[in-house]
Amino acid sequence: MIDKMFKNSNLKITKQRKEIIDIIVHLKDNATISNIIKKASMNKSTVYRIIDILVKNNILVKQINYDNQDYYVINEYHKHYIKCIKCNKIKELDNCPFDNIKLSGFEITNHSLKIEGICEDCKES
Amino acid sequence: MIDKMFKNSNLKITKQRKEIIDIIVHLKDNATISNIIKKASMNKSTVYRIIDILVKNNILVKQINYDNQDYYVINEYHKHYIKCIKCNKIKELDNCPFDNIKLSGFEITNHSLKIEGICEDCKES
DNA sequence: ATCCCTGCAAATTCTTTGCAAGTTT
DNA sequence: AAACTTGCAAAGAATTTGCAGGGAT
Repeated sequence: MIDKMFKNSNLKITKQRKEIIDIIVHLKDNATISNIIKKASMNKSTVYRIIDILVKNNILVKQINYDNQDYYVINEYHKHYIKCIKCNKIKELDNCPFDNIKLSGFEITNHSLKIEGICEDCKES
Repeated sequence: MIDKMFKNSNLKITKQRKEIIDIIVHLKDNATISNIIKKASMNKSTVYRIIDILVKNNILVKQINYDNQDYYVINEYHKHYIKCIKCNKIKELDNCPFDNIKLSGFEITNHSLKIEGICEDCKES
């Protein structure tokens, strides 16, 4: 899995890089930098450096969460959510709005997205 | 304009808050926190506090730029861009992909978005 | 008059850096 | 062996806090 992710970059596969990917996968939607640092068994500066490199190589995507914190997800396996600003309910979208879509002639390779709105229940009341 | 933005919140209209809005409008797509602080004629901590409050009240939206820095835009007047990962060209989208759209029954009120892809010219080569 | 906001200064937390030693290819 | 990575420690930035005074409604 890591081999596949890394094959288009010329990044070396190290114990620390594997660990970071693993941590992010397991943290799911809670992979903020500080949560990652808490779990990682390596030096803090190494964490920063690895995240930096993985983002630059499009292996990770930096997103903004509803609490306005930044968090990281694996580009290939990301999901999206929508949150109701009235009742705060969060719903997972069935499919990514940018899958297999073209915008202005561009074929989309990666994106970061945060959406809020008013859900059906709250609209009625 | 500010009166209108503030009317659904119970925020007071102060000289400093007006200034921050004004700075962000003029910085256009360059309103990172440090650029805002550079221009602002008030205390740094006040800048942080104001931005915080404006984001919580949906007057500002925090977005992620292509350099992976966070920047702030006025929710009501935002635009979107798409960047080609091959030639780095950046194109402005004619319309916001979430204008007048429903997702899973939600009426969208605000969102943050970063998109990258491969442009037509680069696809051919 | 009341409640909310801001300035200031200090503390705290977060992030970056240089270099030597260790790893991966 | 060469090129790239990491740990460590220290420096440098960014962000938060408490409180007293000032401003908006």
